Amino acid sequence: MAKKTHKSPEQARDAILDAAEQIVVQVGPAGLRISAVAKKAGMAHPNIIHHFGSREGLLNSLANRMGERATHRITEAIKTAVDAPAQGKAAAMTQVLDTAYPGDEGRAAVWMHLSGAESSLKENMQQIVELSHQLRKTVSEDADLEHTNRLVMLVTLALVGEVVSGQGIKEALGFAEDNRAHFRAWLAEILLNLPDDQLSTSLDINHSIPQNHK
Amino acid sequence: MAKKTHKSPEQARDAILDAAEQIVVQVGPAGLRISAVAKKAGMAHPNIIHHFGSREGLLNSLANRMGERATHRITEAIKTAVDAPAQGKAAAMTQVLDTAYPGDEGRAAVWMHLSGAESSLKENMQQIVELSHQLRKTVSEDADLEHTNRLVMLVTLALVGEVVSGQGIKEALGFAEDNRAHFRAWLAEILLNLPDDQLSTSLDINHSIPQNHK
DNA sequence: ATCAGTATTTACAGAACTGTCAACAAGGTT
DNA sequence: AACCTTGTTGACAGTTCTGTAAATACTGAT
Repeated sequence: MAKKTHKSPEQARDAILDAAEQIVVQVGPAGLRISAVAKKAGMAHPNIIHHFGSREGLLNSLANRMGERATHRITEAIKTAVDAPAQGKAAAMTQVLDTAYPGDEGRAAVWMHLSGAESSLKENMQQIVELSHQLRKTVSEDADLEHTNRLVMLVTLALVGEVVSGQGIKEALGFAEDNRAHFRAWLAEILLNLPDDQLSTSLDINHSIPQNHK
Repeated sequence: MAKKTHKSPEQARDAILDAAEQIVVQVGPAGLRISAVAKKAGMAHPNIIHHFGSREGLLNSLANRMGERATHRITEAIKTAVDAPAQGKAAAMTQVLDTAYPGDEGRAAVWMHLSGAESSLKENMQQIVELSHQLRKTVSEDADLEHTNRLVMLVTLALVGEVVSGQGIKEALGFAEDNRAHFRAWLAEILLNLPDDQLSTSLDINHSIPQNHK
């Protein structure tokens, strides 16, 4: 009845991915039904299999698209933070944390990761570490790369944790609604003000004397 | 053929929960099939429904049991850290982080949380904050409770992040296998050595002067 | 020992979902 | 205009899973 205007493969795939992303954000990857995606995208469900091969193929494509978009947002935010003047560093750093995983999208990304979806995490993370190290060097020139590594890991883990459980933990700790952004700003400033020598622990001393005597 | 020795309801429930926990750790809550649980527990699947009402009831019971066990472990670890002597603080603090979410169990717990399972998070978190504040006061007596709140939030989020994505991020950053525990020790020492005044940011100053002129 | 209660099982009903197949339709190409 | 490629669809097959129902077996109490 309705006109079936044939879309180009790219258009069709994008429309399907848009619909799938909305659903995954709500119900998680395991709850995604291709019939629901088809309904939201306004088509019959075999069309989705035609474009993505299978339900799993759709989930992998979606995970990749979300990962690429997130990486692009994060790297752009870090770049602007690198170029920011000294008095604007804290705000720019906060911006980095804010754009890393905006809202429910990040939650869905982590969820998909748990469910085994593929994504090009490795290359992305190394790019992020490099940029972060540039950013740290704009604050203290003798910044240690190993410390940057660990700080990036800490921030990344905290961000992952926040998008997963941030809401619940915030409520459990009695934080007000707007304190979630406040927490990110607090974390950003602390990270910037951490002197590099404070990141060297006694463990590093032990670690710098490996016991290689065979 | 095999003797069907009738267990007490408690024994049966425990056996089922044990089997379910092993499976959830592997495949996540969405992938849990009560037939698989029954097979691992050595019984027929309707018996599980008889004891838990439904598949969802089983998942909720499991989430509660895991949450209670984790809370117990964490609070005990913090208590010993409170009583630890000064030179043993760092090691005790590391122990707290290590016992918080041991391995795959924590991953499953977060996964279940994402899938909407109920758990008594709120009461547990407040108890943990109180103990953590006691621990901080053994290091610096004038520790601010608000800072403890934020630190607990940071650590909790980082731990959640680690159990969820720690493996992948570690690999992406090129960390060796044993550096995962190393990261926790590093974080523990940093947390203990953070002076309280360094946790006060310019935001707190702004925040203490609210703009209420209407 | 008999009986009541319930833990346990076998068989089955019902629903939901993925993927297949054949047919149709739209859009560009010759 | 005829045609070919392919996006699109309706109907269907097959599988898998949850929950139900009735029968059975174990255990403790009287």
